[in-house]
Amino acid sequence: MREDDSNWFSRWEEELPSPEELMPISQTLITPDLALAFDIRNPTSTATTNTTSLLQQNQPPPPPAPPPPTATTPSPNNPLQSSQPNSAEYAADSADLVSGAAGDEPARTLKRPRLVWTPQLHKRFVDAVAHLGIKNAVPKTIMQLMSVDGLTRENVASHLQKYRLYLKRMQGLSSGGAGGVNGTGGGGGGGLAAGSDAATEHLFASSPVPAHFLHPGRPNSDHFLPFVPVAALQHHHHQQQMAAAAAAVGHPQLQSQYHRQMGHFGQPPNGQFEHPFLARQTQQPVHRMGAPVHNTVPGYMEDLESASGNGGRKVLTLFPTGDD
DNA sequence: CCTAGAATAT
DNA sequence: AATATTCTAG
Repeated sequence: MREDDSNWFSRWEEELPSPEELMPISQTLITPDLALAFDIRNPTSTATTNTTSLLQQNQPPPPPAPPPPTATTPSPNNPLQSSQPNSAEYAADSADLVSGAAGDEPARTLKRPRLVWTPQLHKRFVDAVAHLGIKNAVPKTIMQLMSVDGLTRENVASHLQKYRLYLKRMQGLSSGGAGGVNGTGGGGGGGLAAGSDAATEHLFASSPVPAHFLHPGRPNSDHFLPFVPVAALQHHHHQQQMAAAAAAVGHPQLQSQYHRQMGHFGQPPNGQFEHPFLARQTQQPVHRMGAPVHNTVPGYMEDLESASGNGGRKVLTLFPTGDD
């Protein structure tokens, strides 16, 4: 039981995307215009973006040849943009709606696309929370720990809200007789909380929930990991750091381009490879904060990786649990 | 003034 | 249902 929390953090970085996992396709998928907007350089020119990257699986990639009239699954997230049923297409109409905002810097002034919480992202989230401890696990801190470019406090806060509900449910279930929280396939998978959908369950189940999470009345496992990772503060919301988001998310109009371009990425017959991009670019903005956040950009626990006395390698679950 | 958290909206 | 945005409290 206790051993669990002894190593739950030992493998927190195991799933961090390794260079191999990171596909340098970011720019490939992005149009020059877009890249410029995001301030993204070509990897060939500036491959310094080796900081923290978050991979993001894209949804089932559409056919390599995206027929215009097949816009059945564009990205219905922008109420303002009442794109026509299928003839609307994307770039075609250009941004007449956002034209005013997209005067010169489209990336700026644009609304942030919806963030998609992938298992990986969520894992990161959980790990961050775990490392911080319930006490310090507040949106801002979590966000900083995660070091995911494009991630905003609101994103985290929102997810945290949901996550808490999930934990709550778990408590309710486990408090009955199960004192141990077995995340992987254990309590989470076994005891399915009624009301939760498989999708949610899977998402949350993809990351083991530290035991202490369910036991608020016992701050025992706060661990001694006061490690303060990188911390690049962002200014206020309304910044143009949506690089990651743009990639991981579908922007009203940008997404279309992504999808379009990603279109020719046809998946290998047998190898289901994701499209991990997102490169956290070091943010420069420095607000002012009393927090002891050091700007030690990359590598917070690199050596920890070796600490993983795990003979068996992790399988890097590309998806929730691979099962089902 | 800034942040966390809950509530509400899309 | 999943996130985002808004509102309120500390």
